[in-house]
Amino acid sequence: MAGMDALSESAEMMIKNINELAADEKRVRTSDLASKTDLKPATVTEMIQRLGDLGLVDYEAYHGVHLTKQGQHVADVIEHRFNILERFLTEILGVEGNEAAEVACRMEHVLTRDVEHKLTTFLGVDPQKESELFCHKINIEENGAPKYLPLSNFSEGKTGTVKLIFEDDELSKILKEQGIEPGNRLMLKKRDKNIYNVENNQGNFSLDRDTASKIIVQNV
Amino acid sequence: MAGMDALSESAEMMIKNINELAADEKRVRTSDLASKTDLKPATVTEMIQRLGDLGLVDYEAYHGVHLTKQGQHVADVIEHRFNILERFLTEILGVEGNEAAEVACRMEHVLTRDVEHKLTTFLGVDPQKESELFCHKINIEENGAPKYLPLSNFSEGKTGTVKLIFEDDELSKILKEQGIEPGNRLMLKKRDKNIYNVENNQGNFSLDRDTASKIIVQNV
DNA sequence: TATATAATTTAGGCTCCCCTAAAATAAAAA
DNA sequence: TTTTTATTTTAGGGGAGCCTAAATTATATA
Repeated sequence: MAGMDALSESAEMMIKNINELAADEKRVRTSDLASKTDLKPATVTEMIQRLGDLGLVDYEAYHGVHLTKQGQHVADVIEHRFNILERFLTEILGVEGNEAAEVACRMEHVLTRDVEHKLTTFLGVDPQKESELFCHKINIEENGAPKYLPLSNFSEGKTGTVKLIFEDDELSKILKEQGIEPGNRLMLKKRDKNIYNVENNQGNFSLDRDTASKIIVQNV
Repeated sequence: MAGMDALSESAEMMIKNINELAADEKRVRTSDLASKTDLKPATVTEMIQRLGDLGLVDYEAYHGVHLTKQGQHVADVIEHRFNILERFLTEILGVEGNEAAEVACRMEHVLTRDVEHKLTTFLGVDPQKESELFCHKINIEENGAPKYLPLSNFSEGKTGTVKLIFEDDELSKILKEQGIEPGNRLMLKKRDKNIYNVENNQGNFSLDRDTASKIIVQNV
């Protein structure tokens, strides 16, 4: 096929933005793209002309653009990649929403089909599936996206409800005395390399990463 | 700080390659960089001059380069990001080595410190830690990196030993009849969207992704 | 040491992606 | 409908990264 070279990040971002602005049937205007992308109108014109030459966009001078079937397909792929990357970053790694979106937005352009598919499988096509894998023996009712993280993956300020504490009856007892037990809420107040400072209704408590990784918390 | 702008992917790749060629104390030569990076020597010269201006590299015309302390730090960060990304892609997602390396090599340039740290935590700083989380109730002895994947994440041709089959006694019985049970080896022969074709010493057997995701296999 | 060969750099050219300023067009107001 | 205003495009410029060809410098050989 002609024009089957990989698109640049800039080109893909433009397509993504065209798609996001194309709510209704209307053609997307240069100025709207300019403000959304933080580019100058002249730059947008240049870019959409290039995309027009590639057949990804239907461009008519002074009358904006809309995605061709081919362009729409690119947009769909990018959107899907963004979504799974964002889910992975927030739900599995516990990255804050804003940063997750930014990083996902940079990573979406370098995924291969294969990695995209495998990550999708990993996250579960319908979000129930794979979380069974994670939470299987943790008898939790799953209703939506998996949101169960080890406390060690929490970022500062995040709040959640303890769902399960792994193993180690001795540890469970100690934590229980601090009010850290399934059903109770807590907030990760501060984390350094190896020290996690947790706050709950009984006050503050510090634990190491090792211990934090054994406490499964449902965030929010 | 001056020059604190993000480096381009090209610049970071050059630093990475300089580091990889700097086995001994010797300065790295332009031609070696050219063949390693698949760039023309003139292009390498241009790039290392730019890096020199940024203070990342000590460049002397006609006598190659070596990394400054600052440049070495960049190289170390990139190397670490590459390693954790590669581990994530192969060990968790089950991406083939070659493709994993390629994708990791593209992704390493867009990670933030925070995501890097969280991913490191997720994979386990020493590889035992976090895999406890995954495999906790799956009483498997962990000795090195986590290598337990749902069969649904296997790629074609991959071989492994069944470690556990989730839940569903009915399913376990059916699979057992096909020789798919903990301790037995199998190979994922073919996978389509939803059909997984598995080969073991009793012949071939097909199952759907749903089922495959419930079979935990230790690869290799 | 002088010369031939190999490595490196410089010079100049190209594309992509960004810009500003000026010209062209479309839309709104008079 | 004509004029004013807003939008869009064209024209031209700059840096990053790539290239080839020519000049330069270092190295190996005679």
